[in-house]
Amino acid sequence: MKVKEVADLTGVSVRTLHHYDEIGLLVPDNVTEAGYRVYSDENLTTLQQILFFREIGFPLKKIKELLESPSFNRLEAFELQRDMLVAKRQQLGTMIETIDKTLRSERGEMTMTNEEKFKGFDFSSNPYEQEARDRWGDEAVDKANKNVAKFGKETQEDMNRIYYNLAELRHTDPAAAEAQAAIGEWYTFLNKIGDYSLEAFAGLGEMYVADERFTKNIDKFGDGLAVFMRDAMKFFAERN
Amino acid sequence: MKVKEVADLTGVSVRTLHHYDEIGLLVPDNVTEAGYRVYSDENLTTLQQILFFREIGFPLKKIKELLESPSFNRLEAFELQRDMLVAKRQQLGTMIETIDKTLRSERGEMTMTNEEKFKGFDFSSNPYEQEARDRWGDEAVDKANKNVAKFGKETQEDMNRIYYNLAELRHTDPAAAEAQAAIGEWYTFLNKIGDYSLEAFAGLGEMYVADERFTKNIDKFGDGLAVFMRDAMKFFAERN
DNA sequence: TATAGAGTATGACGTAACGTGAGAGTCAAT
DNA sequence: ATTGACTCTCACGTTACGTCATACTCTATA
Repeated sequence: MKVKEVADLTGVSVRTLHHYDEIGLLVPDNVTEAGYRVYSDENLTTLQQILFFREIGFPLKKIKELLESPSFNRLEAFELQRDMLVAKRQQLGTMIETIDKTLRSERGEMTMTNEEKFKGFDFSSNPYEQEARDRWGDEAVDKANKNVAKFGKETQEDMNRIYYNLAELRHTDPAAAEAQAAIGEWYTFLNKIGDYSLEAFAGLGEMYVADERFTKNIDKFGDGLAVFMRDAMKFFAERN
Repeated sequence: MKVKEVADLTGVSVRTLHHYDEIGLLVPDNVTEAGYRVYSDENLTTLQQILFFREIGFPLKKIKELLESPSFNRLEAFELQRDMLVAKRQQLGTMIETIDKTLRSERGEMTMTNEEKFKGFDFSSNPYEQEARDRWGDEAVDKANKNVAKFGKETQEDMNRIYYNLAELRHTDPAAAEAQAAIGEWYTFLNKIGDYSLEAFAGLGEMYVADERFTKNIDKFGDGLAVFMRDAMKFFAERN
């Protein structure tokens, strides 16, 4: 297929295809004598991958790295993409709810807090990108995040609930009974999918503070929550 | 609220807020003596609007025009945004299905056509943006598009079905019986929501060819479909 | 009350992902 | 042989911020 056919089929511009060729992201398998780009079916599948990742918000540079990475597995990638899309759809659902609330609010039927106004924008827009970065990028954070990525919608809600509970407790002593109970819940929860030893659990707590990507996300549930969790997790690990 | 609070609440960066101030998109209602930006609740609501439009893919320039437009109605805007989000969620659903198919295909359980590979990317990603542009921008195309925007998911499918049927007929004579029957369906369909007179209907047909945004989208269902439809619609209007 | 630490401000240059011509060659159909 | 639709390669323009650098402000604490 030549450029325009591909463009029409996929909805991207010809210029975009040129660009992808330039940066080596999608180099057509064949070129005619006249220098015309000719795309193979294989090229089209790659383009599909590229567009998926782009839709999620990946920079092209990262996409290129991904596709070139020897550990890149097409199937696995599709599965991850699926998870991401589901998550994004979930997020859109939240945004729609937010709008519905806004509409009722504008009609004077109710009032909204500022936090409510921004539900759906926040937080949820990027964790999966992070996840994938980690999965194929920084191997260090890989494992923990991989698990997080597997959360379904329901479990995600579980997680939020626990987070919120913890956020309420964040001013108490990490060693206090309620705090320890809550952290215990967290431990159980993570083990539903992650299978953490106590040391790994404590280590994860350390990471919450050491890695600002975690810190930032966690602290959105309440300032200082990451630190609080780390302490509580450490205490929990030592006592169990 | 000061910049960082807003940033933390909404998930945008401080720089972004600065930028929005610079270009006059979101100018904080108050400024302290020291020159610190202070955002009001009103500002936050505006920011919410901005982020919604941005999520849909509107350029900031257009967003600014929208917000400044005297005809801009907050409530109406939220309603449109809702429609767009629903559409986008729908689209994500399609993409997820596409992935599922791809996965089955990669496992060798089935094969996919190239068109199928790109379902969800194409076409559906932008018509609502167009719609909104038109709604507040080119008043000319306004009415027709507004109606299209109101299509729910089901009616959208109806529309596609009719389009496909028409696409199959596009080589026949526009005055042929089947063609006229199909166009009749189209007329009925549009009237379910749009209330078109015969002249308006014929005029709409003209627009399918005159306005390349329509032409392009329609012709995706089959080359020359727009022209065929225009002719058939004209014939239909004259005979009824 | 001095000082540190966190927050904020204004430039100003950098970057990503194309858009948008300009000028020229290519191809299929008439 | 010519026309019209495609294609190519520069090359500069644009959008929406990111990323320092440098300097001021504010608040909590020694």
